[in-house]
Amino acid sequence: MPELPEVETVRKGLISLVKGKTIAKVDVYWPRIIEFPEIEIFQQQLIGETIETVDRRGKYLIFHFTHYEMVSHLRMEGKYEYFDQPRPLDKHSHVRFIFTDGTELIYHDVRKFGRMALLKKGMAKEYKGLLQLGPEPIDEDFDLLNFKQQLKKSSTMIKPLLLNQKIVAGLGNIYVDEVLWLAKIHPEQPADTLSAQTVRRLRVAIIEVIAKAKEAGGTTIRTYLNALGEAGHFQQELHVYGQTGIPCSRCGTPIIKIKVAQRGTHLCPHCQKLKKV
DNA sequence: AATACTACCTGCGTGC
DNA sequence: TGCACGCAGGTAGTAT
Repeated sequence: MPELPEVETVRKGLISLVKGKTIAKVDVYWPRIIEFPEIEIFQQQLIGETIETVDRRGKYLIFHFTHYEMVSHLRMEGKYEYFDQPRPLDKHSHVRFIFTDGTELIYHDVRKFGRMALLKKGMAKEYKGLLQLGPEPIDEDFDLLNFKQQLKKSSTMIKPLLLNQKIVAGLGNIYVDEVLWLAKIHPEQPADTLSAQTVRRLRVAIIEVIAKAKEAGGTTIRTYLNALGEAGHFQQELHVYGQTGIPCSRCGTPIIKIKVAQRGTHLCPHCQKLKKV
């Protein structure tokens, strides 16, 4: 499900529901979800561990336990669900954390793309996926000069470049489309052809869209009872994503959908013109 | 080194 | 109804 705002909403849900709980047992039903260590070690090491807090970096969740840290990525459809008492598992429940008080946290993932990795305390920051992440899309971390330089170095289309997490962390298919609409940039515009002024506008758009979506609790596309982070309402503020055929809120031209780097891409053909350089 | 394509999975809607 | 196909909020591995 998640891009940065949704993962942040899940993080808050986890803090409010499972912070301070101690693990009694871990069940794993789809082994590939656990990247490392081996399943038995993963299960063994977590027994008796207490959840001290849950952090986020980009789209990754970082669970801080007493002696370990767990990096968790939800990829396309991963969800955490919390239950007060044991209940029958459905076919898409792949990992179950049972706490000493009888409550449980279930990792649910229809497409099984999500991953978890357990590392020793203090070692999560060495996890490969976290090492290659760009800055958080907030004013304090996201440096304009550096952003400009990175874009100048690449002739790749701006959309796939923003999706790769290395220049800035946390954007996915929904928010990239929204950001490019707000900044009036065509998704296929080569990064190194953006003017200094456009890059400045793009940076502000990224910060603004992510901040607003975080405030709204993310975008909810499918509703799932009990799933943490499914209460968002940013879908009411989308201008292009999923709005094919609907008039652009700025100019009235119908929003179109095209394919860019194999991803469905929404844009206003009037506001977002490809600029020849 | 940077870039593009594919694999990883399941379910749903569409068109024949 | 059945079936093939394309599509879905993402990333890692592989080939060029």
